[in-house]
Amino acid sequence: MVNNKFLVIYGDLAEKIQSGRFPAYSLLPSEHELAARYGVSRETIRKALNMLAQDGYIQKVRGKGSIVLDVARFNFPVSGLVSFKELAERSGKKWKTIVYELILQKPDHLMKNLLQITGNEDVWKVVRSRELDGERIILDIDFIKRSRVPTLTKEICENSLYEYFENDLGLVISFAKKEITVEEVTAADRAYLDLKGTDHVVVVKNFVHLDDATLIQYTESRHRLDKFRFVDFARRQKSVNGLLAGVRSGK
Amino acid sequence: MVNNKFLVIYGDLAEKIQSGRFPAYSLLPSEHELAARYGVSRETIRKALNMLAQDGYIQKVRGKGSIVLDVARFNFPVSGLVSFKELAERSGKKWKTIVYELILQKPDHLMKNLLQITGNEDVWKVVRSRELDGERIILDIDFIKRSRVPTLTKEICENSLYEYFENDLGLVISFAKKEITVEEVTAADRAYLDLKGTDHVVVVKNFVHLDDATLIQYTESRHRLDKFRFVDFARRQKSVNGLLAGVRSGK
DNA sequence: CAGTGGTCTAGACCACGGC
DNA sequence: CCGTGGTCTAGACCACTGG
Repeated sequence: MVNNKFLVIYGDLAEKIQSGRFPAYSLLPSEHELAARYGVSRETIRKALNMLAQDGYIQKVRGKGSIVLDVARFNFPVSGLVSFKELAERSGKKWKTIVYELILQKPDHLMKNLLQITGNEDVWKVVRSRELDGERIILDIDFIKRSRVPTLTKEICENSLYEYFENDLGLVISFAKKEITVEEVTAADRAYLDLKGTDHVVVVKNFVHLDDATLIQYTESRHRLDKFRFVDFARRQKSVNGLLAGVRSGK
Repeated sequence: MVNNKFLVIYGDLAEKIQSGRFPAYSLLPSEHELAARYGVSRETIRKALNMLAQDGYIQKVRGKGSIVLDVARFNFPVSGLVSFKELAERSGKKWKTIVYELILQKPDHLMKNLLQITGNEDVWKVVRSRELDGERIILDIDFIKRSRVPTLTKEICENSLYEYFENDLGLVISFAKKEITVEEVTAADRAYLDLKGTDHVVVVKNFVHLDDATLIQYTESRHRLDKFRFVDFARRQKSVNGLLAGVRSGK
């Protein structure tokens, strides 16, 4: 059960936009109107509307109203923090995960630095390839702090680490810093991916944090070039850059 | 002059975090404390804090407080909607833009579709390469609606289109949908980029909209593989996927 | 001018963390 | 238990759009 009114309203409006009950380029009812309709205060409506704007459903225009954006045309932005299993199932295609390596090891210097380990903590290393429609197109190399994840099995790695973290261990994955670059293929790429002759892969480096801000996992996702796609909805910062100008130049 | 209290507070706190006056992994003063200190209501503080959380400066933990994140380690996320000029100048390197083509043309069928043109409107086509440290590493191909941008010169294209749109034409760029993929190089890439032998480029397709939600520009940015880097700060969606489950499966 | 969204307030109650 | 952040309210004033 969801208790938060603004989340319910967000979901309701998002559904109505996606289903076309609020057509693209039309105006949403005004905030006052929505507040009356849902029986909540205007600030609660505004919270839901701001989330919709953030996620690319609407564009708010002062003095005018909230314009419904063409979600279909936007082709469903899938950035954010989503597991391969969630993505694959959303696509409706056949998927499989193959586990090549699952070991507990002492982190080397580089890995201690990346995972911010100071003591003698061990680290899980997991190497998996992701198969979609019969082709191994992604190679995932995970390093996970043992202090947060005491046990790990092949079965878990074949299903979904995030699902295990969240549902079984009660961990709450909260945010990640990700970096996308392109690198030359390694021996591991050649061994565990169906490369089709290309000599580069897209590399997504992911630092995953829990809701208490601690780092739990570093992941390197290596994608075959022709199968990589990243879609994002970006808003332009207004005066923030100006506000921070002194920080970059000064001190 | 910025009148918004929450923006001033956001900027002030962001500066204090970046300069280390609020050290990483420490707790910010509580919301009540900050409200008293800045002489504003708690909701105003919360607005600023939520923006800081969104941008990766802090992590809010219920019952505990707001944890300052390690911004230096996060290496300054530069996603969002930023012009090449803004990015280049931030990096401190020598940059130059070379204009190869600047023409007004009738859009073909594909372009009319991409730019959502229904009538007989003409479209600016601009082809430019971006040079950083003496190498042409990005090829930008822009298509711009003439109805929004009546005049365009080589000088403007050599400087910054966004700057011209915003400062001279009074347009407000608001959001974009972007898509990142990898494609094989074209003849134009070979002609206008210093490719160094690679046969693929990273392609960033950008649909840029104004604050009234109208589309103004479609841009294809083609990056040399070894110079492409995209950094993002992503938060995990909570129950939103659950709320929308019915949309994807049913009706 | 009326209607819209943007900002801000002072207060309330709740859920959670840690002592 | 107290202090934290999370949600919500009813109202206020402002800035902007449009007729």
